[in-house]
Amino acid sequence: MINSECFVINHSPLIIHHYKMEYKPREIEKKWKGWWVENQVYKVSNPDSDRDSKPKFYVLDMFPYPSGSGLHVGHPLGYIASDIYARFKRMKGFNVLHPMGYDAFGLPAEQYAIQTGVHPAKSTADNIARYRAQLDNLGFSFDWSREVQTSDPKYYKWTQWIFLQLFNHWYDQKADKARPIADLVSIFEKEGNTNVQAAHSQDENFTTEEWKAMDAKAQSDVLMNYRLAYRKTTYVWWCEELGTVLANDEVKDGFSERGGHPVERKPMLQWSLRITAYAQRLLDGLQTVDFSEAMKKMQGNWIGRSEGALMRFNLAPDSLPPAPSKGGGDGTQPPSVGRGAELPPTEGGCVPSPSPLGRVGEGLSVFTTRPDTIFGATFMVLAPEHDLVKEITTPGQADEIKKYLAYVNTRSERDRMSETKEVSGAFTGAYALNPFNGAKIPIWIAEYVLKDYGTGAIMAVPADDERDRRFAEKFGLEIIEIIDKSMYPGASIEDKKGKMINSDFLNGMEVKDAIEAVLQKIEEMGIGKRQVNFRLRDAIYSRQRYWGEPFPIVYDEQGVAHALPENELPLELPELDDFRPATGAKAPLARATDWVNLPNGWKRETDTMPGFAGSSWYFLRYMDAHNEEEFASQKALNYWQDVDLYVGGTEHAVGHLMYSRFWHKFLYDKGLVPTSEPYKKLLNQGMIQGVVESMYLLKEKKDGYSKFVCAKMAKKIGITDYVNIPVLVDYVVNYGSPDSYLNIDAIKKFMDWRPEYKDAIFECSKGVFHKGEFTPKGDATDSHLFTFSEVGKMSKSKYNVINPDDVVEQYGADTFRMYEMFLGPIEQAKPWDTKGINGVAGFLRKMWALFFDKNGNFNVSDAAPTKEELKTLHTCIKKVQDDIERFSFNTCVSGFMICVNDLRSKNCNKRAILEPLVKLVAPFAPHIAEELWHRLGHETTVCLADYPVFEESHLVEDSVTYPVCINGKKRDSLTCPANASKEDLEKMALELESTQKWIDGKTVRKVIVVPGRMINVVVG
RNA sequence: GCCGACGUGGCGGAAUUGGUAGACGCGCUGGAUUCAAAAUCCAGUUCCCGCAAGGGAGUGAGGGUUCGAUUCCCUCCGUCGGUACCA
Repeated sequence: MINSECFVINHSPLIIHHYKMEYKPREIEKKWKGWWVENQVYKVSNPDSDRDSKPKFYVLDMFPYPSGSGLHVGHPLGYIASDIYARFKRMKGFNVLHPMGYDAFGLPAEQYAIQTGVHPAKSTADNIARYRAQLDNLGFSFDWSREVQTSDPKYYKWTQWIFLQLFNHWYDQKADKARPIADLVSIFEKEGNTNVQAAHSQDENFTTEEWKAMDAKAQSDVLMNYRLAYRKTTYVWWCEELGTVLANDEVKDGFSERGGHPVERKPMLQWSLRITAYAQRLLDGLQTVDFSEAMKKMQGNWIGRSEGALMRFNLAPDSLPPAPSKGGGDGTQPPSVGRGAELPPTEGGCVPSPSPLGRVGEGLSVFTTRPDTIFGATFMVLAPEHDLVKEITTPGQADEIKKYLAYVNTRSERDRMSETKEVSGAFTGAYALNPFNGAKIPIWIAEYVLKDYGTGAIMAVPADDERDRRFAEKFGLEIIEIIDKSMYPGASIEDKKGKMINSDFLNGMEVKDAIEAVLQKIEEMGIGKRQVNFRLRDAIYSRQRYWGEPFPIVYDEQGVAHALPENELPLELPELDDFRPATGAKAPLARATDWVNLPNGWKRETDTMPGFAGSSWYFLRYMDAHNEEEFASQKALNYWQDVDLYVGGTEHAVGHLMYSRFWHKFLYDKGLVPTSEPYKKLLNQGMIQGVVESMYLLKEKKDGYSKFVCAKMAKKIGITDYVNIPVLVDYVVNYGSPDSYLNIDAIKKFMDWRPEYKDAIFECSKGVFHKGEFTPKGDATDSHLFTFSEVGKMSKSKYNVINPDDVVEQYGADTFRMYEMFLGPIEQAKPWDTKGINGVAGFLRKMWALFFDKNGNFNVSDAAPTKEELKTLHTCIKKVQDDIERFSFNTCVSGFMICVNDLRSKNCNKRAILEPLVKLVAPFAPHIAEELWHRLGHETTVCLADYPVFEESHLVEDSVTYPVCINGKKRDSLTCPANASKEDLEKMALELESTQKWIDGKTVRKVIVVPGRMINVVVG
């Protein structure tokens, strides 16, 4: 290579010029990537003193999970955007933190280990190496010296540490913050728990004496009900296939989000995080952050706040079972103390399992958002699993209830979710009493009431609730109209509008007023209280897996959980060679008996933490990634504060984002972080989809051969007889278009790729291909087997994954980066398509060519720029910097194109113009910019050069061209001095020949002149 | 069902506060260069009528506000995303 260059330099001037002039991204990019690393261009320091002048800016990408299939072209979209933004801010004089790392614990590596025996640590390391190479290939400006990996014990030491902090805290609702558990113990010692307002799952009240009388185990059990990280038997989603429990947000429509395996509801003893304690603050915080409306809505819905009332209904005496011999409890719990008719001090929604309000003597409690409709409550409905069901069912109805419960038992979660139209239920025989008028209200049970929400029981108001109405109609229950909506035509049944009727003291009130009135009355009478309910559930935190953070928890002989002392952190994962689940829903760690069983007879927790553990705080670690004393120093935390720009996909809306906001607020309560929200601005990049091409394969073999039929023929015959077989998109001619097809050549490639179809028949309207021979129909010469193309996820299983490395190999990283930005608005989903990439590649070549003369020599002039050239440059500066600030990267690229086209037509090669242009381009195409920058004579990096300063004066024109419109439609234009008065403009516009033509025979009614914009003549 | 986003040429998309609709790029057409092709360069390219000058229509559909609407309001249709017996 070097020799041949010498040769051409000596002997062939023509090729010399070619060599010098040609833009060769491969060479340039390799050179500068190396140079940047050598010179540590992207390394960021934490300032040594407060005097350090640069303001900070933190640009963060969402943590990637390094999957085995590597990056595809969709992944870098957000990274490119954030990289451009980070580079831009650096040049604007900010100290920019722009780190990257890996969410390295996770299920796929473990499943791979089960299949292949390769240790997850090994496969994860391999995948990370591959990711790193792919990322490096794109020229990102990450400070890799701050890299973190969640599976690194130096990192998860602090994940464990934060978990212990959660374990050692409870949520004080009066102070509205987390407090040490020791504070709670001293409160219990002084006054028991009756006055404690906490987020908790403690059913029983106790006094000082009772607390002191408890043994260690009992006290520990009580404290568990208050801890922010707690262990409790609750109904959880169990996934048999994955051998683990999952959190709510990891389950969709009855299937696991990862892998799509069925899940079931099961009561199990699990660790959970009391995120519900923070429900209100998580909701309120949304108003202080710059997230998209859609994102805020999604999180808001997930939290699901509703205001209403908790109301207690007495049971009709005749529906009480005879002589309650059980003494007010079911025998497993102590009798309730000092409660009487009083309601427990629970803030609702924080109780993950059915609430304790299930004993007969206490009546029946319901949560309702419409207490005003009480006079229309003609029946009550309990969830089939409600504790009270077996106690109140009358002998006469016992059979029916039994039958219904049996039916409910046969129904999976999936059934219950899919069939929501069909109502079902059964009558218990018991009645509740309306506290206002003493009316007897029959109590039913039905599937549509969920045990998990509110109290697991509702008062049904068929007149004002769609579901209740359906139920009442089906079972012939009474419907009492209670709201006159006649003055609100178009109001739906559940709108909170109208005047109360048939409602005693509420009659004549507007709904809004009635709600307030009845709430006051309820509180006066002591039969209920205002209550806020949340849909948000506590987060299940245990996973029965190997590849995750071990819990720093040990159990004594009584099963009491003890935190490991801090100096024993990190608790490292033991080595294991069998990663399959142990028997009895036990995690694989249970096999490591030496590790589990401690010399003193205590045992370690064998579950591990979920994926969201490590990713809930990683952005803090980047601020001080190698600190061994703290998760990050206060100094670093106070300097970097929070993430200014967070870029990632919407798929993390309710998982990662909610959990990390929760952890952050907890750390904020502890005074460990300076801000109450971790992310100031969130930018969601849209998914880049792939084209999925498939063929129609006849379900039944024909004469013993598989048979593929052209998509158009298959549709005519009826596609139900066929299955879709995906085809590697590369083989398909015109893939992604309606005219996507396979010719003979493509069919051969397909057969090589899928040998099981080498004897298959391929039929289309042009002919039949079988065993290497094409039998044409008519005079056709080639096959035209239409394939079915659709837009879908880019994934291995669809054979449509495009590796960015391949695109970079062909066009270079700079072109790839700019092209991804040029595809369209960053937030929009779009299918990958290389149709336009040549345009972007051509642009970079044209820009490059500006710096060279006809003979191919680098040639930049020091002549003074013209007014026009300065205008071109400053138009570009303004456009690009404004558009970067509003994350409109696609229009930046077109701004560059306009600028370069313009300079080309002006034959401009002036340093005063080209040098600022190089700086403008640098965030987008850093390699070519660095090359040109150095050719311009600089020795330091363009990445840290000062951003060009926009000057308005260069855009000021002496004259302005106005569009002249007649009745709003442009008919002509008028160029006149920029300082022309409104009157002059009006006069000139009316004098135009074309205007005269249009107003001929009509009257000019009005002339509108918008200075600098347009002129409109209204005629009629 | 509910919530949210979106709907603009053959295609990706632009129009930032209500002010020239279609920037920029792809594709396509014609031309230059070439033995030829690729590459490159130049010109054209919303649709309809017209040789042209010119005219008409036009931002999913229909209506409204306005001198003027892709932009604001109402109704409807379609696509995508979220969510679902949440009391």
